[in-house]
Parts: sequence; C-alpha cells; structure tokens
Amino acid sequence: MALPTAPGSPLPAEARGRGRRKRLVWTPSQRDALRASFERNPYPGMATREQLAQAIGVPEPRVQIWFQNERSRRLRQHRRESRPWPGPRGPPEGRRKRTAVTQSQTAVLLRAFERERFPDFATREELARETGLPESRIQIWFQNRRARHPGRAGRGPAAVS
DNA sequence: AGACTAACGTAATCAATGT
DNA sequence: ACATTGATTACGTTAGTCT
Repeated sequence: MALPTAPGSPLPAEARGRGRRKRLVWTPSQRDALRASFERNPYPGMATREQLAQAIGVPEPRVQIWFQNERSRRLRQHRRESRPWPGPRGPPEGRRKRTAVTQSQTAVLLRAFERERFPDFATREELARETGLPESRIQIWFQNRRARHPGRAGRGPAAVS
C-alpha cells in the first residue's frame, strides 16, 4: 500500500541521499555511562541529558538521539518477548526550554525552506551560523515546518495573511 | 555479506507563549 | 479560549561500522 508517509515509512525522495552529520562512534566508557543513566531513567529531561553530555564529552543532542534509539530498541525487545514496558519512572523531568525564534531568524529559515525543504547537515550548520541558533533546533524547526506546511512543490507564495 | 546502530524521516501529541 | 509553534514521543528507514 502506497501510503505516502506513515510515522516512519519510506523516506520522501528529496530526503534521500542528503548529506548527514558524520556518524559518531561511542567509546566503551561512554556507552557505559549512557546505559547506566538509561537504567536510572529512560526519559531523561534536559538537565540530566546536559549533565551526562558534559560528563562524557559529547554534544547534548547526540545524547538525546541515543536515548530515542535506545528506547526504540528496548521497546521492540520487550514487545517481541511480550513483556510490558515499564514506562517512565518517577516524575517527568523538565524539557528543554522553549527556544524563542526571532522574526529575523524566522525570515532566514523561511527563505532557506523555500529553496530546500530537506537541508543537509552542511546547510543546517550554515543556517545555525547565520541565525545563531543551535543546529539541532534548526533541524527541529524544519521538521515542524514540513509537517505543518505540506510540500505543494512550487506553489504560490501561500497567501499567509 | 549480514548484524548492529547513529542519523534522520513522519505523525501525533504535549506544552509554552501570545492574542 | 484559542492559534501558533517549539519539544518530545513512537516507530520506521537510511546509511556507516564492525565482525
């Protein structure tokens, strides 16, 4: 069934073959620290992620991605063994503080979005430099933007109001 | 060559902020 | 109250690493 795009189906053609961030390779001690933290809480808040990131010397967004992937692995394993997943333990930890994107920053991102809806890593870094926003926030900005402003390739300027 | 997994995508949803 | 939009989740795909 060719459903266009379910939660994680085949990637849209434009998104394929794009330059990704260079894949990092964890050292054994970094893995240990990540696993230990995961055992304490599989849903770490910003403070925990930041602290862990500092401790193992890696950017916080990489830690966040690791937890996302690790939860996927565990969830699947638990499902496969028909074992219940013991959801979040303890009170939910605090999220990242909402980033305030200024009008001028939005303008830059909007212009980039018109040119390319799937910017590669180099482009995202360039935008990060231009706007002063972290690259990880730019990636999220594009994800949200794509979800809320469906492609309509080459459509008019979209009467915004 | 195949297993493993970081990076990255969508869809749905939570939540902060402004009107 | 409601609209807008940043942040997080589940889960599937893509592509680099390692055996």
